[in-house]
Amino acid sequence: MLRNMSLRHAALGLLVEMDGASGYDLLKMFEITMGNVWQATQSQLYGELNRLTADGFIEVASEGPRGRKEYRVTDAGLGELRHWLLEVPPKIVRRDEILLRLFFLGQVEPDEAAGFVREQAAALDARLVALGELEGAIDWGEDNLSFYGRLAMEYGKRSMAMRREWYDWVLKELAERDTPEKR
Amino acid sequence: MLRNMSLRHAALGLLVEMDGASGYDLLKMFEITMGNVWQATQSQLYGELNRLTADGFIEVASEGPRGRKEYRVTDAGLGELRHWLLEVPPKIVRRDEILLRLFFLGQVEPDEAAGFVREQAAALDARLVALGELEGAIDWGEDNLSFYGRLAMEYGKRSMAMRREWYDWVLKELAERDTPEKR
DNA sequence: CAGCTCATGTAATACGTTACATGATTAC
DNA sequence: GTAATCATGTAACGTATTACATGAGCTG
Repeated sequence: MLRNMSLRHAALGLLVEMDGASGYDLLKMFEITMGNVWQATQSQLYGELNRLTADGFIEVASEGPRGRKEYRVTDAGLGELRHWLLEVPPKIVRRDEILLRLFFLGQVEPDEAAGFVREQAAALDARLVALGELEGAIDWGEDNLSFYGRLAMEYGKRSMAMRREWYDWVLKELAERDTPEKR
Repeated sequence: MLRNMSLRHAALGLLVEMDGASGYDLLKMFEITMGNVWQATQSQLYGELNRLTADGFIEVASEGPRGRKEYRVTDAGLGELRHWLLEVPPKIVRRDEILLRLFFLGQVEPDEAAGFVREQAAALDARLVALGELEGAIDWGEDNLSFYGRLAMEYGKRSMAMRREWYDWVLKELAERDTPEKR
């Protein structure tokens, strides 16, 4: 059976880039750097760290105050990360709740459908602002994570801009359908 | 506890648009119409149909050959669909395995990193072709599913085109980083 | 009558979310 | 000394994937 385990490798990769960290540190880093690319909950992460330890991909380098465990990636872990990066084909999962709803908008009144799209556009605008703030808040260095993080950030901006334009195009199409020229 | 249950509503919505169908029909329709928006496996779908029946949102209208069950959406089901469409805020889940890997490309050699991006670009080209074929294979009518399906298709095309351009931009950035002008 | 498609289902496992639980340390 | 933050963990449940199982009906 083929397991994918992206979360596992996300944790492994971040630990490498951070040069070791605790679960708590890792969780915060997750939210800041890749909240827009891969989400993880606290309970998921702590569980995965224990499994990674059991599998020998990371180890507890030292223990701090409040039961804090500072993890460090092992050589086996580095190998596993490299293997995953280059040899495991990424699995493309397409799931978009907004597009899913779009399919069924014929079930509501035309003005309700347009309202739905306008709401999503407004929500997107808010997220665009948040992304801009995030970009300003990060202090971009010369390290790998900053370099590649910036590339991912660019993707996010382009993606949102594209989607914003598409919403406007959809609204235009909806309007045209409700007011056909052939009257 | 808040449950989201998109698959449930995807099935419900498709059943409405199809004006009733069997699980088998539904599965095929799922693949054709929304394979790019929401994926569902056979076992998931059959299970959900039974749960929808138990909850009174759909009912077995008639039984055919080989144990075939023709489902039909009830009034309660229609109400549930409408409710979900307009009153349950869509949950945005961002998970992109390719972008995730991008974050860690600093762990491999520059040429391996560029190779990875080029591979993804090539895979995307193939999917773009497949999407074009799908578009040609569908016979677009005047019904709601065709209308909204066409809007979703347009999103898919724009999204892929955007991503394709971004890949090229990334490759340019990678090349620049490896050959900095300041020598 | 053999092979394909139609048709539905279950079991095992993996992955993800929410809620609960607990306690140490630090800052004021 | 009390409130906020640091820090880790478990339990219950929901959602998704893979594999297995079974058989009826149609097509040549």
